[in-house]
Amino acid sequence: MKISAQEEYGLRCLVQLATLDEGKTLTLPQIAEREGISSANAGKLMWLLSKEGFVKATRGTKGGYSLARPSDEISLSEVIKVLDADEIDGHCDSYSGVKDSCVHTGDCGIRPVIVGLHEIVQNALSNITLAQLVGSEKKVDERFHRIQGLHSTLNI
Amino acid sequence: MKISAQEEYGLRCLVQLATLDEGKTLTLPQIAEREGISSANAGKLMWLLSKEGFVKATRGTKGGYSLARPSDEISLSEVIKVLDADEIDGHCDSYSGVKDSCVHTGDCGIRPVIVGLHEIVQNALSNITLAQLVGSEKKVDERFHRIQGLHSTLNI
DNA sequence: CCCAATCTTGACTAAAAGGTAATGATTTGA
DNA sequence: TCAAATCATTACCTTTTAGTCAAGATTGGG
Repeated sequence: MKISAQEEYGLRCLVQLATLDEGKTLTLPQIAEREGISSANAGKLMWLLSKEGFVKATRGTKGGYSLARPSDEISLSEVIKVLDADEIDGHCDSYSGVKDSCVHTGDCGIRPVIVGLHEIVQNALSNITLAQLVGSEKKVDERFHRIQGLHSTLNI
Repeated sequence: MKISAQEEYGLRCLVQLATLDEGKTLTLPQIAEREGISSANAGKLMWLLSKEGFVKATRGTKGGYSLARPSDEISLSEVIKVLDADEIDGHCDSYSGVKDSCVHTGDCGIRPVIVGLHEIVQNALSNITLAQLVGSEKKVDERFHRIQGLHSTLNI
């Protein structure tokens, strides 16, 4: 249960675009520089994000990338979903061991936990937008904890 | 953000042991059979879980595996932690791109979200024990949602 | 004591994820 | 028109994760 490289770097690249003023863009080398990754890797990530409609790309001199929508209208749950090909529906097909289908198909004691956990994570992420990740760590941390009410969600 | 094969199968094997009566054990072929995985794979998982103190192994005829502690004293957060080598502390070292250290070291707008998400997941898992995963899907689902304080989403 | 059942362990192979490189397509501006 | 800057796409390589295999060690029973 951990964040994949694609999720981490993809999200970070989007946050860079979220810091831009209206009309400004960043090129692949600029994004790569700011996130400490290679241009090739940034290119792959932006290609995916462009394909999925999160960023707008313009080619040629003066080209670059910008967000396709306002940063305060893009939730992290949407982003994570496409960056990780996150499909809870296909879960049981992915973990069928050496069999063609999972032995627990029909009645499974684990599934509620897997599905429930996924809900909890998606729910938390759906309350955060890219815009809220722009700023100092201290500020973002305060926002996150206020939004999640983390200290009050301890077992009911 | 998804569960790894080792987490999934490891957890499932433990649940099998949790169904056993006091003093009973399961052999590798029996565990493998019940979870639809190979004996070799079950062997690797049980070796890890044994090393980490979750299960007791006895060799020789009449040997097999059993839980090292009562199933209602083993929380999923502990289990997941060892099955996935889950270390949030090392996160920033793992995602430093092509650099030696992450470019955001010192002040990072993403870290609060990563750390917070990890807390949320661990918190949810720490409230569930192996014992609570034994039973029908319907029962387990009810337990999970009662514990987490969410509305049931299972359509039965 | 010896054999069969069982776990243990490390090396090996296979599959998936992560990342790179090279080539092609589009745009701008001299 | 042409060259430079930029994104797009696909093929390839590397690393990590997943899974298998075979030889070894331990235990219990005859």
